[in-house]
Amino acid sequence: MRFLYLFVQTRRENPADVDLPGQQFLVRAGYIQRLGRGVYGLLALGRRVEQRLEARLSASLARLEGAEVYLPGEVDARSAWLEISRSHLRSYKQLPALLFSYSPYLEPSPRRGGGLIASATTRVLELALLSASTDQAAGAEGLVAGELLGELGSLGMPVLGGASAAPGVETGQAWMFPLAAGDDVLLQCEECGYSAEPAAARFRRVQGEPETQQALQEVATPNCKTIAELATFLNVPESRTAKAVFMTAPDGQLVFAVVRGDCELNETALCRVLGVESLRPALDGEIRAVGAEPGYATPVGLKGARVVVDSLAAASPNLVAGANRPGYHLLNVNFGRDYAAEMVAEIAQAHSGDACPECGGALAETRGVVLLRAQRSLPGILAGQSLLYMAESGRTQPVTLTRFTLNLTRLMGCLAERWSDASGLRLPATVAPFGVYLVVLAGKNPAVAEAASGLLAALEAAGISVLLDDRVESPGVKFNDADLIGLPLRLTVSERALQQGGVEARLRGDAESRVLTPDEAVRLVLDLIL
RNA sequence: CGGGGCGUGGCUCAGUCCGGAUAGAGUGCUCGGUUCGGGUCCGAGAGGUCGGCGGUUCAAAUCCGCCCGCCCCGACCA
Repeated sequence: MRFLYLFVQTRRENPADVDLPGQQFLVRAGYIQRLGRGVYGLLALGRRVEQRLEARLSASLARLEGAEVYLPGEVDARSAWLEISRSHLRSYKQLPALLFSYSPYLEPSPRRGGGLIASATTRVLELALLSASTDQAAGAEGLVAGELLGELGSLGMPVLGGASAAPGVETGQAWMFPLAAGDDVLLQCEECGYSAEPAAARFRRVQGEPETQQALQEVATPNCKTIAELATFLNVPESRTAKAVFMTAPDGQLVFAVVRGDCELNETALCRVLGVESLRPALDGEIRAVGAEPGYATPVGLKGARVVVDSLAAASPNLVAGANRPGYHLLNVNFGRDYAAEMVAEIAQAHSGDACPECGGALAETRGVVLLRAQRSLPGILAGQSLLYMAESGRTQPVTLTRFTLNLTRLMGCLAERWSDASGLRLPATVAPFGVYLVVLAGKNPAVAEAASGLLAALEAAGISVLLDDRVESPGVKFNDADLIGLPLRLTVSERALQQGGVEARLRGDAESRVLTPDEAVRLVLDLIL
């Protein structure tokens, strides 16, 4: 393809609205263009990269007998997988089954300056793995993850793995490209390697000194509706208070979660222990309906709500809690003596610095971009959706669904961050938009133009995609654009090269170039792409 | 939701505080010449309702009000 028709104006200056170096190169080289807040269009170069990524992934999934379908972006992917499965899954003979789709996906919270890494509009590889049993699922999940991680590996993308959690998910894994500017987080233990996303992370509760339980006592605490206000007013640390969080389950049941005042509720964990698919913050009216007072709530004497207490709050003696009366709190509230709970569970949010649940070491936060996620749905939820198949025994059995999502847009963004240098991009040959950047320095010498068109024909005959730069520009402009766009190989046809016996070849990122015959040049490209 | 900043040729930005005549630079684009291996040089040219509406004024990119758009920060955190 001729540079002229690529319809790209490379930029000398960085765009004002992108911060990350790789994303700036994507814009400057004409791979992508910002079209709105967090919205990026792919130009010809970017689209070619996306197509090549998809082709590679599809080839990987074909090895696993994956069937490509299409899920429009308007539908919820999980519901769509369930619908399709319900309609077409009949027999155990079909299992394990692998379906996938390249679908548009809207990210909920785009961030400024992040280019593709934070774009709102993304394209994801959605993958559904249906298995006959958890054993079968575990094996098949390993194969699918292996293929997809293998692709990331072949693109030179390092990833960190960790546990992932979401409502309705039994087990999950996330794989993150480490990047300081990323929006995703893994909490990792340097001692033992424990690694999890915050929503999935557990931590070891460290208890204070044992104390004798003091007598319950009501105190006036005017205008203390938040933990911070309360702790300041009573001059106690926040860890000496109990925080009450009210959530409403899908069935309308009110859930009263109690965590220590210095902790936060992990909603995903609460969903998990309750076995519900979602929770929403309760309305004040719903809270009052069970006899609690927003801002001054206490589990003491409460009826009509499901009470779940974090294990740390349950083990902490003499906490300050609400009195269920505006302007009053209770001192010395003790779990067991003063109130009971439906269950004591780990429902507090883990943070950097908390103790590792496995070995007690400190958890540290690593930022990055999650590229791949695997999530196995809770069997109970699938059974509730009557997603069943006929087993070999002749009985109906619930199916196990594992979803994988690989965000292609994020992946392209991360590739640009991973594969760029001071002068531009240098994407792996397997996904670069063209195989060769062919520079023609014709000048007034017709022999050069002739040699160039001969080389172009030879390359294309060999199935090599070529970006032909035959613009009337000075050499420096062309070389700089070649570096910026960063195709794996630059071939230069010029008077000088012809005198030296052929064309000049230079690998992107190499300082040295060499002169080859046209045949050798074609062979070099073929080697490079393989 | 609150506070702050920004909006000027395609792009990156001056100019606004302190109002003044055809509104600027670089880059990009077009044309002519020049150069011909790392963003050549010279000249000519096209291209802007200065985000929008209204107000003050002899005169508004500039001051005032409202609106729109973009950005940053803070925001309940129960």
